[in-house]
Amino acid sequence: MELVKIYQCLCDVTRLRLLHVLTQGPLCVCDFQTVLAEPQVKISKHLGYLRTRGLVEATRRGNWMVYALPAKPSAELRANLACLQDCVAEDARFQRDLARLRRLDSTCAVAKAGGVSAPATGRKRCC
Amino acid sequence: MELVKIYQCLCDVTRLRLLHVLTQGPLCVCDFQTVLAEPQVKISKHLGYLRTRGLVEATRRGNWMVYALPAKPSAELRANLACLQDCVAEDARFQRDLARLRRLDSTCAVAKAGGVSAPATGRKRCC
DNA sequence: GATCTATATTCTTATATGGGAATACGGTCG
DNA sequence: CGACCGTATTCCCATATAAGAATATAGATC
Repeated sequence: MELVKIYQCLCDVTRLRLLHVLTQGPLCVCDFQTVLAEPQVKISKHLGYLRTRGLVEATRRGNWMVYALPAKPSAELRANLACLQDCVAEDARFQRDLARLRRLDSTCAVAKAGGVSAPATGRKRCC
Repeated sequence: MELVKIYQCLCDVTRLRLLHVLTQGPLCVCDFQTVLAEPQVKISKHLGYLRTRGLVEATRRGNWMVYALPAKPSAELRANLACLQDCVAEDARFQRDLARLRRLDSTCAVAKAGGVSAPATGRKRCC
């Protein structure tokens, strides 16, 4: 039963946060680390979990692995992702993730515009 | 996080079926046994699981324990139950459960009307 | 009070899970 | 080719889970 598999994926906070962030667009592991503020192993493992179950897709882009929601999500997945978004609309933790994502995106945009070569931390971005 | 708890409850087929049937109205354990065609222990344990997590409520009625969805479900629960109903609308297994439930209800109605005292099987109902 | 009925609980076993530390792997760049 | 970076995997531990058999409990009925 496809649906149960979806719920199994949804029943961990980290995975919920991953999927929630992914509704905003594809992202690589290192950016997830920043956005969720969780260690690499944790992120990577949960993405792997989601991937083997078909809830996310991954493509390599040089050193980076970019994860995204499936190109053609099943009706069940679509319904549940929509439901999830609804449910966390007012949840502080999930909104904090989105805030950090936006911050990431904006520094990325600046970098793209040639404004600065790299953020103060010296961390390389994979924009 | 309330939401995760809900998903944890939803990630087992038996519990999904229980909740799905409950959207049609309260039911006692023995009727669940008939409707789901699953052993008593299984039904009872999963209902217990749901109960301790607040997804269902129980009231004793003589020998019978009648389970029902919460009188005031949280917004998250309501959203997810609606989503669930949507998702299983065309699923054979879940619809079979509903069919058996209706059959139960009708024999119950007959019994109430004084038509027959008990079904052919001799099984007592808790209508 | 003895018995029956519906339901819950305990015990056991097998399996899945989440997390972290350390390590392996695939690509890139000098 | 060798160092480096981002990511995945392995190993280990603690904990949760599902299922069934057997047993206990609460309430009804005679």
